[in-house]
Amino acid sequence: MKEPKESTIGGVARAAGVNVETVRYYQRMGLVPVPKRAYGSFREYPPEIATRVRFIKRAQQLGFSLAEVKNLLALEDGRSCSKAQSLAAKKLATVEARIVDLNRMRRTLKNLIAQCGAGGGRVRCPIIETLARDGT
Amino acid sequence: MKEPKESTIGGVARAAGVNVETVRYYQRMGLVPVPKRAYGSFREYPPEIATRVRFIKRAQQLGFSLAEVKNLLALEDGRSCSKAQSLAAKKLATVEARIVDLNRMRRTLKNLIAQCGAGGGRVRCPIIETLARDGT
DNA sequence: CTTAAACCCGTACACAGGTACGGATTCAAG
DNA sequence: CTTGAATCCGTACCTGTGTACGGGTTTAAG
Repeated sequence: MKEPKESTIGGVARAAGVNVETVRYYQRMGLVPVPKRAYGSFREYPPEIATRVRFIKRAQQLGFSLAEVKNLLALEDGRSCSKAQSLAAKKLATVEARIVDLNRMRRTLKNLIAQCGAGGGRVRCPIIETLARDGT
Repeated sequence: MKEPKESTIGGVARAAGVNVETVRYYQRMGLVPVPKRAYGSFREYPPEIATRVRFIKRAQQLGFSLAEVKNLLALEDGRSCSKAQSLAAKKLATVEARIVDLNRMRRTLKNLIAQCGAGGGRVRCPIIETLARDGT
């Protein structure tokens, strides 16, 4: 058996593309639930857990810390909807700010690449000036 | 004197909104140059250094590690332009991928917020399913 | 039934990115 | 000239995010 079992922690790790230890770490951090284990046997992981781990990695790549991800996950059950809403609104603002920044960086990089191609020689890269403008 | 001096490390830190120790850390990491000190006196920091520190923080917020920032900074002097060009192209690709991801998250958050407002009560937040789709 | 591979669990180690500390020097306000 | 704040420098410590290890248990292939 090459893929031992889907419903084990190893299956979750494989499905989510992370280390088993990482899943266990997320459990310790309270980011993913720890299924009960039937007497003297392995824990059974339902597929949502792999989904959740994938979500965590994805959110991380977008620049969210695990603490923030935890908040994001708290939106999952729509209890206290107004709280969830304001949390989501705050996230939305930071996401949009990041998009703006990344678009600026994107433009800058494109310019740089174009100059490199055109200038034929040494280029004075404008990336720092461009990005350091209006400093947050 | 409330703002002791612009050209000191403290001035740089204030101007860039970071801790003095952070500036010194960046110096150790080779991200920021260390000005020579005139005999038995403080180092004099030209304004570009604050600019550079701001750039570093900005790039970090966009999800770049200090190691990546170092590469980005290496683009500054246009020496070895073709190398800089390919480096910039690689950065451009990751930046664009991040923009795509963030836009997806943005849409998701907007939907969530709208549902919160409309649903009147409990909402089953779709954020996890949406983001965990096509798993990278 | 044997045996390698997974799991379980606790604890230790690792690396990035800072932050804090302490003693010596230097600056600048009074 | 005194004195408090800032700089300088080395070193130690802290947090976040994992990874590795080791000894015991469970599973499943042969």
